[in-house]
Amino acid sequence: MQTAEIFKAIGDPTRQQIVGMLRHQSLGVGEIAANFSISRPAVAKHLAMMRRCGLLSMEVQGREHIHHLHVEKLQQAQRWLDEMSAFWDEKLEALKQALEEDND
Amino acid sequence: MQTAEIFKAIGDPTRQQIVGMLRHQSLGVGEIAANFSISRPAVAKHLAMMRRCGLLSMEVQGREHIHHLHVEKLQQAQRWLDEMSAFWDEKLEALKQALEEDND
DNA sequence: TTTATAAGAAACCTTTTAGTTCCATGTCAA
DNA sequence: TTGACATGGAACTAAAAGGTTTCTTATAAA
Repeated sequence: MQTAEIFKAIGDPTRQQIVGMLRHQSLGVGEIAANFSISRPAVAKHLAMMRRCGLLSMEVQGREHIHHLHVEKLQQAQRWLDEMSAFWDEKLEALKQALEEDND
Repeated sequence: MQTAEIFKAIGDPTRQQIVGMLRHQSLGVGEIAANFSISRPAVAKHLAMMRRCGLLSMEVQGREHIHHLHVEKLQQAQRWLDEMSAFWDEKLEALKQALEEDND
């Protein structure tokens, strides 16, 4: 599965916060790091791993390295979750149907 | 965020497979471990951590320890992803609207 | 009541992760 | 062209993760 690395990427509170920050605006490394108590290099490492799995991409703009969130990757993760719970949705749907028919 | 541990749990290929296996039937530790090349205690450790975050629950049935998947937890994870991509869905919707109006 | 099965638990090892500090490099601005 | 800023990179450390093997315990079945 390819989704494992994406889940791993968002399976850490710091990185979850980074996703939250980049969801509206793209930001430079320093701007992102400013929101955390850990050092800038530590944040840079998180960004690097998030780039490696395609969740983020980087654009060099002068001396700033702007990071963009790739929502498609989040949607890819969502599809995996959909598959895994699909069976249960069917079950629940069937249950609902059965109950409705009972009421007839 | 509470979802981080859930994402972490499904952020590993072995554990993803376990979720896939338990989605239809609940199984004992040995039955689960039989599908992997790693040792049974290794699988048991994965199960333990998946239980810790509420993704799995255990039911002792004689000498077997049956594991059940908790789909609610997957749905909780889905809601986080929904939130994080909601902004973009709005953007895309707006774009779609704009394009449609262009065609008028 | 002995034997086989299902599993937990402990002890241990190796690799990865998450963090640090310090230094080098490229770019903007005075 | 000198200084300040924004980063990357290397070297190091501590803790967590993911495995292993061996031993113990509870249950089922012969």
